[in-house]
Amino acid sequence: MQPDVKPALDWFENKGWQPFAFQREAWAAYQQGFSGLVNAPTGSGKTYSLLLPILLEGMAHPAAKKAGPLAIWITPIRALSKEIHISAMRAIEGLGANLTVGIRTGDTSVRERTRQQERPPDLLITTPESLHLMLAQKNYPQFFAWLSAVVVDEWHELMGSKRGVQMELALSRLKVITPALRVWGISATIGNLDQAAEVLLGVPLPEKRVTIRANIQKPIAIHSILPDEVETLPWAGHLGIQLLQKVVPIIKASNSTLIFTNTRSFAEIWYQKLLNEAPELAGLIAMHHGSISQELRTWVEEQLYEGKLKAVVCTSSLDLGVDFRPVETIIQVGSPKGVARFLQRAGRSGHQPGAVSRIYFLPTHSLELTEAAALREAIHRQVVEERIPYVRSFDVLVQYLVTLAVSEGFRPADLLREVRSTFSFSSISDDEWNWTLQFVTTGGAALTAYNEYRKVVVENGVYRVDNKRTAFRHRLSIGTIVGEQSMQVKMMTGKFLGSIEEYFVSSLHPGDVFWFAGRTLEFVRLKDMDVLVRKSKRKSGKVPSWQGGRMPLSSQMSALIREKIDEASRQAERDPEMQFIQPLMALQRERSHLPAMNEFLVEYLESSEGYHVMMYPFEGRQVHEGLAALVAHRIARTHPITFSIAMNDYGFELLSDQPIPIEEAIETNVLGSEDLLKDIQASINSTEMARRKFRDIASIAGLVFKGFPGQRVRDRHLQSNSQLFFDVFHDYESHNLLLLQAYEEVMDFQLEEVRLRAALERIRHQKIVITYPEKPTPFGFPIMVDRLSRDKLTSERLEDRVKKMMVMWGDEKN
DNA sequence: GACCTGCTGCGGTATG
Repeated sequence: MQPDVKPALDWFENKGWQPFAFQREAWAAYQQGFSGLVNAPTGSGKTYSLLLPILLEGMAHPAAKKAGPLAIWITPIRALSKEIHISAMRAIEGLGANLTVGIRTGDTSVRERTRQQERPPDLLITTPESLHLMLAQKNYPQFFAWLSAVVVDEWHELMGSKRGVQMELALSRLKVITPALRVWGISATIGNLDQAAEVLLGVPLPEKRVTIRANIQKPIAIHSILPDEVETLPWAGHLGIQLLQKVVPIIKASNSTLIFTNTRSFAEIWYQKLLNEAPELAGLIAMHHGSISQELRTWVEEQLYEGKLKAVVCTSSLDLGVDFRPVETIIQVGSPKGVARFLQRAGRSGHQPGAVSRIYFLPTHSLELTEAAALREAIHRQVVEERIPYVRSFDVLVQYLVTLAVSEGFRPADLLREVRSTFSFSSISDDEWNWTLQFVTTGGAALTAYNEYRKVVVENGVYRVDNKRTAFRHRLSIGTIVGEQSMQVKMMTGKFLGSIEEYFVSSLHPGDVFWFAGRTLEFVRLKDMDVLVRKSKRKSGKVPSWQGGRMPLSSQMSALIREKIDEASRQAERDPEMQFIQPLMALQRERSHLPAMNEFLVEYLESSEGYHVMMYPFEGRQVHEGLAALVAHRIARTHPITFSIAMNDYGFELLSDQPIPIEEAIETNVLGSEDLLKDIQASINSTEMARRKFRDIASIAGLVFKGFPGQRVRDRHLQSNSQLFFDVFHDYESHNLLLLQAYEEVMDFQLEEVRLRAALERIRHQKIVITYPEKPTPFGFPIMVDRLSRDKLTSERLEDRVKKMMVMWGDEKN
């Protein structure tokens, strides 16, 4: 019997809503037993597209005495689970259904958890990690036996990380417990939407599957904040504070503004500078980022929601989750480096259907305006980045095997079939599977002698953890997110403000003042792992820096930037941003050259610093890191010469104290893609890079124990422990899959081999243009400055160095 | 006194 959709329609009607076509489509597909993916933007009613059919079915098939949830809703962040809960309760009330909803995340109290065990909610909202914790509990098959659907919300967010792999594994298990299980995903628009569906639904794909596209276009208006004169914008820079005066009126003219910065330290600085510039905004603006305590963040979110704040300076921490009452204005400080991120942030404004999202782009240096133009183009052409799914992440698999061994145990032959049904491990060989089993039972060839790594034992063919201590420790370390080293910042009264990193703390002396969480704080002393502080009245202070991710320039952006430069080379600029920087482009043309699409620019110049080769692939700094090392290595192979290397998102520099035979090098094909892998391996210290990647892998695979909550193992110990494992495997078990994985992650994610290869292939078809500028060019200057700022050997201030450099080149301005 | 690189996300107190 098909459940009736009418109650849902009635409820929508009562609310004055007209269901979207995609919602009706999803309702129908769900009721016909399909699995699939719904592609819809936030604020389009995507939640109800699956929530309603789930609830309707729950009403139509009341289970007399249910022993488990009927459906599970997965959210990547806890804050989102509360919103889903509210939506579900609203729908249940509207439908007059006799159904229950529960949340199970790290925030859920022990009492509530026990209650959920005894009387499971019909709809359970949880995270991938909590789902695995449930798989680590005895009797989980009975608990999940009633399940008819799993919905993975924001699947695009999960898929690009190891959390996605974790999700795939959990689904493969649940699909065997309840064979009729429907798996649904909800995803924002990404470049590889079809693949996203395949990864979610597994191997082989279910016959009844469908991808539903909402096709709701959201108009976006981009406005770049430009100074009155092009000279005001520096050639190099990151902070963008020169345009502070232009921001204040925007804030004042709008009811609510979000100011996105790319780093936590910039958020701190912008917040303080704004208050300085416009003291009347005190109490009306706030700050939000990932190192600020949850309590403070929640307070800011609530104040914003209630309309009590005019502006919040934030990082990606406000990208997702908290569904605000419409924010009127968005300001993006510096390039977001990717189209999807820009769209996500723009979408925070004009939330009502049909409303225009407005976003201001605030450049931090002149050339960055090409990125604004590229974003404009991307939105016009509807280009969005892909999310690359992780495959063959053996660290996650190892963790999963122990998870199952902790609860009910597993039989290898059965489990292998399930594991192979995931996209991630569809290619796992028998040998690899056997190695993984060996690893969890004996610790593998290198660790056999240590009892600690014999986590799993085999009883009558069933793999189990029989040691309570091992089981407990394992449950404490489920998950794939490996945090950074940090210390807690507390007021003398004990109030917790947030966390900063150990190495920043080591630069502080008692009495030093620093900016944090929007306050000016004086460092008093250390107490255990806490940094004790008090309020300071001083106007200035140091600013903490954190070692976070590096936001690579997406390849979609790269390609569009090259197009924009090409337009400039033909003097065919169309975007306001490109028109604004015409003088800069003219100077680039005058001193060197503006490369067209079919050209590759190489600059060679001499200075008192030495001999510089500059190349501009516009592929992002990660790819440039590999390319620079490659070119340096190939030149040095024929000429004994050493280089110092610098790069940014646009190009890289090789600097030497002796002349560089660049023409000869180009002729001998230093930019060729032959022997790429071999040359890359020889040119970079891949062992060192892999060693760093291995830290996370060791942690996820459960080799290193991060400590008990509240008494974490110090990061230095974690680091050295994982290094130890790396070395041991390196020396005694070179085929260790976790070790090999570290090298693969370096090639795939750090050096982006695929992109690097594509870049070389492109360059092969381009005409190489070598110029010999007498002075640094607009393209080259920022790279040189970057090298200077990273030069830790000098105590000279960067600004002085830059000034000196300009004088050196006989340039008053730049 | 004046300087700015480096995002986000989860998990819990059943041990030693």
